[in-house]
Amino acid sequence: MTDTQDLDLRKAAILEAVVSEYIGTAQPVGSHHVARAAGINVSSATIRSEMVALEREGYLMQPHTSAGRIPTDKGYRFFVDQLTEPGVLGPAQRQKVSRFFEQVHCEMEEMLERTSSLLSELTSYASVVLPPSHEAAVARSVQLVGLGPRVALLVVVLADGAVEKRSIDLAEEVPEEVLAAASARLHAAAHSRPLGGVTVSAASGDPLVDHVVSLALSALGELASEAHDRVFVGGPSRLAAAFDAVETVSAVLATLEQQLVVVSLLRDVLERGVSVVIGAEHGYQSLASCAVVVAPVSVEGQPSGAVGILGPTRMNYPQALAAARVVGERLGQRIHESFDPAAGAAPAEEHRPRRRARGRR
Amino acid sequence: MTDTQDLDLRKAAILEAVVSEYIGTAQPVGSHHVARAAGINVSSATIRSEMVALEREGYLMQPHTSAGRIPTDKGYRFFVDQLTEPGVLGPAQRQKVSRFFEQVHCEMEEMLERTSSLLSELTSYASVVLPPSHEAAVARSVQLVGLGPRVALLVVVLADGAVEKRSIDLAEEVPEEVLAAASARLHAAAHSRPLGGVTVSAASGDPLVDHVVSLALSALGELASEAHDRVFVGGPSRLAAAFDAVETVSAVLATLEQQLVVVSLLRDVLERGVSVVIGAEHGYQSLASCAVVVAPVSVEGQPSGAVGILGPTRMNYPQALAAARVVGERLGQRIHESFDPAAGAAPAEEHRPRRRARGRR
DNA sequence: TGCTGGCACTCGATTCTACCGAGTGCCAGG
DNA sequence: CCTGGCACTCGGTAGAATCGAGTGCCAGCA
Repeated sequence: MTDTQDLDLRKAAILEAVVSEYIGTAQPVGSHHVARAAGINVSSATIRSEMVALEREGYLMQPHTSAGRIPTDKGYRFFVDQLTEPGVLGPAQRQKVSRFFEQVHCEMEEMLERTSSLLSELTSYASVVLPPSHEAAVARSVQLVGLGPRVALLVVVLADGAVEKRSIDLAEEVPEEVLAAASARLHAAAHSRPLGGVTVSAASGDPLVDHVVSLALSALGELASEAHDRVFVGGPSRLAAAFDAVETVSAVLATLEQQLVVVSLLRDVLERGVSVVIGAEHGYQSLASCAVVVAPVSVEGQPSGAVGILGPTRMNYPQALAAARVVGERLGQRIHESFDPAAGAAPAEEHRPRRRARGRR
Repeated sequence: MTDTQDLDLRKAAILEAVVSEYIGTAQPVGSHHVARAAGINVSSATIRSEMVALEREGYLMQPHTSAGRIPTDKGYRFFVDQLTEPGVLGPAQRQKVSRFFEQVHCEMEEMLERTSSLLSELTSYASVVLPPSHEAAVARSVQLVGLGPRVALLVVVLADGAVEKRSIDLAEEVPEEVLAAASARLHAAAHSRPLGGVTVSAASGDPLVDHVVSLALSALGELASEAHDRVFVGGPSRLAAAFDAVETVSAVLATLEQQLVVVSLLRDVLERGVSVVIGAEHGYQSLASCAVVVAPVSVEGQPSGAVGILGPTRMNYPQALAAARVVGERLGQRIHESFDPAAGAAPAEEHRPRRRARGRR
């Protein structure tokens, strides 16, 4: 198999021209257009023969004879990996991001929700935000609150500010004092422990308290094990604009509704250390006409969440990459700050592209 | 203005036929089709002349000369108000609803989220669920949890099981004990009070405690006043299927993204005691091609939230009305039960404390 | 050898025409 | 007052003609 790395300089230039033009116009690109593009000084005839080669090698394809070429997924892949730097945001967008992160002052959930809106505004594509996982997060507080005669709510505050809750059927009436006692025992046992590893050592005097505690403990266990598969989707309406086939829109939206799919896609991508997934590179049929650009959200160096941009395969990759990285980074900082406002005093250092997108299928 | 009430019996029958047919086929309906419809025993010529009248009176319109008629908003309105009963769900759907509400066992938010999915599955339209307002809800618990050196989280548990939170910048370092003291004072002051009316009477000995308390109180006030304008949208992908113009889809989705608009629309509709809004009857331009079917969610007789179905104006009103009502009612019951499981001793249902693991995937 | 201009050819898109048929409005007769 | 009949309208479809952007190939030139 011909290796991507060594395409002719000229072939690469031609491929780049085709991809750029196609991203802009969504029309198949002919040899004449390429010839006119900057940095290419050969005639259209030469370009045609090169294009034949590029097509043979799988970078381009023709919708039909006597039409121009459009990039294949492989073509986009080469473009992203070899031909393009992450790019920078325009000053207006950069300002928008800064303004956003200065102004935003709210709880995690809402912040993530609004971050996803920001991303989709910046890029005009749909966006997804994967919340920081609090797998390893320790509990700051555990509390039982009575809601009704036989119902209590277990409220857990984690160190990252997230609040998890779960209602518990008590099966019999439990007086306030018992609830309070159980709550105190739980809190003592769970404080500063990771959710999974909470045990309560000694039995108290009261068997009812013990019963409640054990109910709460199992609920706690469930909370810990349950992958918190929420994902925030921003700007789904942009999808309708990005695709023109209404059934494509429908299919993609339907996939987005299944949070699970999106979450595992993002996790997968992150794990492989990749930042762009194009077309069918992931296994999901329904997203075959999409590309996803992902950037990690790191809190104090620990990668813990992700932001992603979801658009058509002919999306503006440099811009999307830039937006995802900047927003991901700023979001990480912002989350960090929210525990220690002083940390936010340090000016955000200028972001420079450290690494090119890597990873192929 | 001709009053809606008194359309000819025959005119009404014709209108009904046109609306039904159009809802089914999305094609303009001609006089022949109407003549063939059940319950109409006049010739197409007669129907034509009646249709002319109906058109003059604003119930029907022609997309162009020599095409059939399609209903206007006014036509739909008459159909909904005079010609149709809410209808009943099919046995399969009814069972789906029952199964859902038996199985669902989770926190408010997730339940609402999943209810909206249920609704959109039942109807194949998009759905919205307006959470029960907890304007008047009293606090069951108020707590301050330290998150970082200068940051605390105010966690409020309301009587309806909702958990509200807000982080507080303390501006200086506050030791755990102070936080605990403040937390205790707040809890005592706020317990069983509506969020708005919390005051702390006497000053404690410690000025730092007082400071923290006052910070927390103002945060509490903000929480109370802030209209909690969240709305759960289900099945946006169904919209893409319901409309065929991609820009309509885009516009409607964009409107749905602005939670605010949807919330005030629903509130408005509820307030007017209406259950169906058709086309431009509400003021929102971007939803002019939609109809909304709304049903209240009452908890113990108190109307406190709403469910809605959002589809094209040519939606299946009887089915949508039935679905909205049933789901709204069951949701209200379910919410009520979640405070007092005994209340849910549904007829012919053995009640066992059941604890279903919500294992996903 | 490799690039170029030229040329014949392909084929989707556009335009034009004809035509079909569903649907209308109108009217005379039962 | 209803009905069948009739002339008319006009969107949608089908086929033919045309256009033009684009291709592959090739001979000739640096």
